[in-house]
Amino acid sequence: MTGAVDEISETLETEIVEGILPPGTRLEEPALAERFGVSRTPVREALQRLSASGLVELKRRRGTQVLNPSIGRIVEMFEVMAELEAVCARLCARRASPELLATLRDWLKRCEQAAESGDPSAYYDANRSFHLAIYKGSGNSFLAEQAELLHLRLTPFRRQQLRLPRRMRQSLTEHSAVVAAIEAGDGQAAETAQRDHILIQGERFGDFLAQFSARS
Amino acid sequence: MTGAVDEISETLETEIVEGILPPGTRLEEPALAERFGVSRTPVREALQRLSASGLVELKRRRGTQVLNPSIGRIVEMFEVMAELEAVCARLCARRASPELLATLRDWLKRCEQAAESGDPSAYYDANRSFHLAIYKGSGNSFLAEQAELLHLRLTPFRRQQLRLPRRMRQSLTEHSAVVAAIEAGDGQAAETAQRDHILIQGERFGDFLAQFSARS
DNA sequence: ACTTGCCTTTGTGTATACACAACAGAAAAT
DNA sequence: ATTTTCTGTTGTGTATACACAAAGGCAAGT
Repeated sequence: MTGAVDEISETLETEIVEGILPPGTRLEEPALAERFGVSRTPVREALQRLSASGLVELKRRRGTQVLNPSIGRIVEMFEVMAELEAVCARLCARRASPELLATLRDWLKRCEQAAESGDPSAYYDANRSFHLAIYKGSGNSFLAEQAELLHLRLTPFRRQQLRLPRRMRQSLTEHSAVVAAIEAGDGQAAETAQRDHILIQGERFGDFLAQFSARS
Repeated sequence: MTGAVDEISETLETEIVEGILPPGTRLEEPALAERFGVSRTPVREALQRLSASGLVELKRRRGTQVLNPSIGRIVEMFEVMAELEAVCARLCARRASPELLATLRDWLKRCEQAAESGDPSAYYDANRSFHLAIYKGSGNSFLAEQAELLHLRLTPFRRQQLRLPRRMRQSLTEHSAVVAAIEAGDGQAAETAQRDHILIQGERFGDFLAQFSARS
């Protein structure tokens, strides 16, 4: 057997990130134990691990629930994401190896194709790969891991907004600017372009949520 | 009772950070359970939590040990720390509220005092407070938390180097430059000064470890 | 003397059982 | 009728017990 904890935590992670378990959902150990056909022990460890990734919140004696950050908190997280991505982009520009450039251009093209066919899901995937490539392209694996982790944590709050086709095209334009700056080896430009690209997402998120009443 | 897990994880965290449990130390559950007078269950949860903070490493079926990153990995971590601190400094400069400036100047003075009396331990504490003030001063609490966490993770690898009094004085000079830039509201200068300040630590660490043979 | 296979021991992974805190609902008192 | 307290229920925190994998040592065979 390959470890029940791994399976449980990965399954829950996916469901949280995909919105199947929305923010604020209570995660009760007995229920999860029965669902996965195991005892509470591995469930508890899986929840601890998710708490580590920042996806759930463990309150003392009050159970576990899917993290439900305030709007302000989410905006803060997007700001940090923007800075991390900006650093990655700057480091990418410093290296700008032919392989890296080829990879970026490839994902950029896939983004274009998805945008043209108006497929938000395909665009979402290509967009994600594009960003991951920039993380890895920084040449700093620790930085890449941190960026990837925060990207994951923000996924539940970002998925919605790419539905709008207008946003898809604008995002594409921004990507092009980033790649152009990296190609030119202009670290400053790449940094600024990437930071703005992410910050816009944060603002969009604020606009998006402003439509709804505050959630508990 | 205030939760055994909290006490165990905090105690172990302190001991790891202070070097009482050096990198690579094996942490065996039965031994820890006996030491803290509890069963293995809370010990396991404490280890999970430490793994979350990135202080220990959990290998499947092969136990837990204090994280023992390669030199290259540590340098990468210092690079990310440098970038996070640089962002904090830039945001500090953007705000530059009188209270913040007063706080920074206060800690700077305490650093000076510690340096003059040649007390590395006092300098270490004042230095830490100075940096924490910059994190908080960014106005982004999520950023501050992330920076604090990484600061903690790097502590086991940083404590040694401030013993050298020459490094203490140089560090002080760098702090002054950062504060001056923040006072002037010059975000770019603050960012650069703080980044260099941390990067030097990373380089120093490389030099430091180069003296020894490679650790397992 | 060296290698190989078995066995013991050690330590982790999971299940089960019990203790206790927190919440909810009902009953009693004002 | 409202408030308060008591109690039952639910769910978390910890302990104990068992299952199993992995590492190390010992013995036997070459």
